[in-house]
Amino acid sequence: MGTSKKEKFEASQTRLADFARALAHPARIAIIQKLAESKTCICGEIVEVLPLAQSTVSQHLNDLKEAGLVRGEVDGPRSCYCIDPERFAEMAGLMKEFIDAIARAVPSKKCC
Amino acid sequence: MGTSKKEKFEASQTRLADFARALAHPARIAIIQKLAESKTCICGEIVEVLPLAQSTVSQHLNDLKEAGLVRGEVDGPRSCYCIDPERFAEMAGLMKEFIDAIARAVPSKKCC
DNA sequence: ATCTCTTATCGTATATTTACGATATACGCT
DNA sequence: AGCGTATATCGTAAATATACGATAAGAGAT
Repeated sequence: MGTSKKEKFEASQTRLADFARALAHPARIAIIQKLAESKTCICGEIVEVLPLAQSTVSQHLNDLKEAGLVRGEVDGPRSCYCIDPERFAEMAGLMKEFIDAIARAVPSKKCC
Repeated sequence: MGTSKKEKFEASQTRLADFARALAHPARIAIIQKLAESKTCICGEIVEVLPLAQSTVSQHLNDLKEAGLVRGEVDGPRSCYCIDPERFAEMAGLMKEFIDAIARAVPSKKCC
């Protein structure tokens, strides 16, 4: 049916998957990097550095906002986006926890 | 349109995004965890622990295989899947590098 | 050779994602 | 008030993802 059955999984799995989903496009990776690297809170320069139309970038920004990784103050002619430190830290924690747990378990067994 | 313009981005961004894509579904998270936790190389038990049809699980396994995170030896009646340690380590490295770089840059500025 | 069990693949339906152009909105300036 | 600039939203098109049932394929057992 194509209807994602995310409800049927553990909350932590769904949460991590949602964060991973937010990172699952190079444009969104690039946006986060750009937001982090710029000393001042960035506004409209994101569109210029990406090979995408303005409306598409706006959509990616919205995806990141919905995932919680980015906050945006729409302030008339110049919006102000920045990374949400708490949410990003939450994502980072979940991701590292997941990665480390797998890495800890895996090397013991070389099967195939 | 709708054609993803991934070619226009930096290779490292695309690579990380592709790995993130592989983790962007709770079923695939669950599969990786199950593969790591099982002492012996797992075969058909994955389908049983997931709330999905067998064909759907097979598809998710294939997604993970295409991302490189999982290797599979199809061995007649009982296939054998396991995590590819090198590729997983590569993913882990890229992801942590990305996360740490952002985390290092962000806390200095509280804007919005 | 046939049967059984496991897994892959095919066909299909629906939802979501990605992308763009066009338009709307909202504020700052003159 | 009207203009210009920046951003969001709408409408739309095409590609991809998600999911299932049905069927095929492959190896071991009888």
